[in-house]
Amino acid sequence: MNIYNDLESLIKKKIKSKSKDLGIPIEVKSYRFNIERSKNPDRGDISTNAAMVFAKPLNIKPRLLGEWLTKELKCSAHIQSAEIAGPGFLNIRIKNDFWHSALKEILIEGPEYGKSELGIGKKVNIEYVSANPTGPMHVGHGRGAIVGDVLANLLEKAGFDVTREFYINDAGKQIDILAHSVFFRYQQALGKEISNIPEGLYPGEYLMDTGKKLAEMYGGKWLEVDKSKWLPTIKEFAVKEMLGLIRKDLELLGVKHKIFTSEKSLIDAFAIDEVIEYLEQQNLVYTGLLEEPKGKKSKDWEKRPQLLFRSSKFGDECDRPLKKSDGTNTYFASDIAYHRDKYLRGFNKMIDVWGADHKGYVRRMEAAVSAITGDNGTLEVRLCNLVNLFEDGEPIKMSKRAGRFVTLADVIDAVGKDVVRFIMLTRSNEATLDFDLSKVKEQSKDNPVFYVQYAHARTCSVIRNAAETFPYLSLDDSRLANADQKLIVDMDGYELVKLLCNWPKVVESAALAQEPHRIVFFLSEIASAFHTFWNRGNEDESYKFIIPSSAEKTVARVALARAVAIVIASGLAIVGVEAVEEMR
RNA sequence: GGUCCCGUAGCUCAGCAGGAUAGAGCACCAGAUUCCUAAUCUGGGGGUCAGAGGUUCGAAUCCUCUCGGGACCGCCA
Repeated sequence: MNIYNDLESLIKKKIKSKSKDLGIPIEVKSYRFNIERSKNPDRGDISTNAAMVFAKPLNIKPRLLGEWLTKELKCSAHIQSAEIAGPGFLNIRIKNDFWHSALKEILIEGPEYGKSELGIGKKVNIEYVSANPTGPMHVGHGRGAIVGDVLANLLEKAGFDVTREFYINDAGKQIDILAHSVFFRYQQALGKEISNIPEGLYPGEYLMDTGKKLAEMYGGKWLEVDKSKWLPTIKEFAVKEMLGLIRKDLELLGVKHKIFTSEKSLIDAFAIDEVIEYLEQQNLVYTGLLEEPKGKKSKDWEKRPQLLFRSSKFGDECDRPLKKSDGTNTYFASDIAYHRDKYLRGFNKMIDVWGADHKGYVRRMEAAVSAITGDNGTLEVRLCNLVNLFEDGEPIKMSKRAGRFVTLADVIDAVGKDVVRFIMLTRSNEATLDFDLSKVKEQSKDNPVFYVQYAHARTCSVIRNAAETFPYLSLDDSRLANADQKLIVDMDGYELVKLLCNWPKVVESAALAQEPHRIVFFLSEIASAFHTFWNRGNEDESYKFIIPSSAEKTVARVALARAVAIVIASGLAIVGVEAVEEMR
């Protein structure tokens, strides 16, 4: 049950019949109108701008249409009153009976409450993390991993059939450098004197371990032979090791992918050649010269013929190279092949989560997806901005050279997985995020993770204490669902129920916008509302949840607290954070 | 040079695909509090939504320009 959706279809139905009566046929579906929680409670529970939206196409004055609509709506079983206000807003008040049944429904549905049918029957592929397998994950990768993972959870809650995918960039220059860096550590492990790490290689000490393992496995076998002999073996081994590191980090974060696709395996299967051939057939490929980028002078620029993709035909500024001037494939080419692979596996709807530094790449990739799917597929890219780490308000400078390199695992170790996951979603993914490691350890209301978890713990505490006060009462959800819910009226409990009833709408709109941070914002709002309720009990005994003189009242209020717990737990489940029951 | 993003309270940011008096947290000011977990709470001040035009019943939101900040810009991924 979703009151907003119910009202929407009711209003659409009414408008349809009105348009028939007026003899002005309109496509109701193609108009978008709002149905939202009233910001000001004096205006009722829910407001809509429907009358203003439909006034124009129906050629009728907004207030006239609004007056007619209010009359119609008042006939509905759940609607207490409907009034027209301002330029033509409808303010709707819902009957208390409805809130009773809504509360009951939350208790019956439990963790399922908030599920939506928005995405039923729709497959989505969401690709995230996709860090180069050249070392352990840093905090920025972690943000992408969490945003992707929570977005996947969110879309699942909204009914989509979600596949979580990781693209392994195990080909190309970076991997060459990795292999050479590992070879260097291998030599070192076999006793070669090292003064400093050669220019251009990865200096990270985490590679020493990989070098040692190679030395144990192969001894001095690779020392005196030609590079062409050792390179393939060491490459493969190094990638496997690095991927192992990344998977370990992901496990620490609680992030699990279903599919790992290797770039190298796509290349080996000639997927790139195939996709280029496909584009050639579509006449979207030609050999040409690119203009020199203006303003950014480089000494060694010279025009060279390259194989180019006509991305400008799909809204990109210029065409983009598929092959380097030496004839080898660009990363773009293999990325196109990869997205075509996803499309051929049955995914029309694809989402990629990237770092914000790849922004310039978005348009060409979208162009490519249009081309390779014949406009049957869509790619949507969510970008994640930087994470700045702080300790006691002071920025933690991260410098690989100075050896101060804070990895994701370090941060998880310092504050815990749940805190990392939650904090990463306290900003919209496009905004840079300041993450203060000392602040999130505080047990105070300044710490949003604590604030939300504490609200949940308090609801659990209410149930524990109620059970102690009334040992003979059964307080499981099915009993609570049958409580006499009118008894919450004298503590203004409906206000809380109304807020909880927004949960399905929050899930839907966050899923539509692909903005997982909205879940966290909503959780904070519920937590705040619940704490406010709680505190009222400190000022006035009659507002307490447990009323020793009345088992019936207590059961009704415990039901309310339990519903709060269900919604918070359900939101935390999407975020991937444990809902703790006690915080002593 | 070009493309894109951003500019909302002193600070950090929300603002749901144009809607009613622009919100929250921190900070500030004034009060409350032997509590079902006070690991606080209530109230208050504070805004020309960078600026100027435009679109319309209605703009923080859409369009144009100006100013300010940032990111990216062939053979890296």
